[in-house]
Amino acid sequence: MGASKTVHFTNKQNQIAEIAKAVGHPARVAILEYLAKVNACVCGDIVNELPLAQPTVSQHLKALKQAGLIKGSIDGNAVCYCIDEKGIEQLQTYFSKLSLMITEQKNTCC
Amino acid sequence: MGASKTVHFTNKQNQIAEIAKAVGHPARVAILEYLAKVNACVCGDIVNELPLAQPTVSQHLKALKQAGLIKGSIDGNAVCYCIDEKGIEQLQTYFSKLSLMITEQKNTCC
DNA sequence: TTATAATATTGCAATATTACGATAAATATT
DNA sequence: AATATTTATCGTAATATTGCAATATTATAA
Repeated sequence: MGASKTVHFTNKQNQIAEIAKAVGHPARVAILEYLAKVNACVCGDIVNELPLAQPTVSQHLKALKQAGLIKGSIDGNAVCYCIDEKGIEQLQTYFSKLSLMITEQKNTCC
Repeated sequence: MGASKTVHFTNKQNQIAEIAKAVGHPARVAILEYLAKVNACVCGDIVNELPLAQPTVSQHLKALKQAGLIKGSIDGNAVCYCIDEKGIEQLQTYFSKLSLMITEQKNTCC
């Protein structure tokens, strides 16, 4: 088939997968890092920061936005982007829970 | 093209993207959750836990293993799987750093 | 109004992923 | 040895992603 069978999984599982998937590309990781580094809203210069064509960057920004990892606001004919902490927090909380569940583990077989 | 241009990004960026990508599918999220829940090495019954065919599950397990998120060890004619905490830790550390970088932020534009 | 600039969308080619039936490989059981 | 059980791999079809040129859109500037 090729299509992932999201129907069979919980909303939470699909949600986490969706956010993680958005992080699952080096260009989008680079965008997140850049936005975190400049520590501010950034208008316009994200395209110049990446070794990719403008439409490609625009696509990646869209993906990050849809996943709730970045926010964008229009400023004249430019668009300002910054990190949406909620998305990062969701992943952090999720992995913390997962981590907690396994810390007491004393598995010797693996 | 379709191929992601990993060459242009740092090793760290590619590494994080690779791990996140592995989490980027609900079936693999479900596998991680199951392994965390049972809190032990699990032999064999992962296939029964998922609404997917055995070869598909095997493929997902391989993806998680390659990303360093789970470990597997042979036990007779079965294989035992459990979470590899290193993978989870890497993501946690990374997002914590990212989170730290942006907590002082007082952006009002987004 | 007519450029100019910044970003988004469309269309398309190349590649990757997902899913599964069929089959292989390896060990366990009879 | 023959059979059953468990997991992995192969082959393949359906779908998704990635990347970019061309173009559209929107707002500013001249």
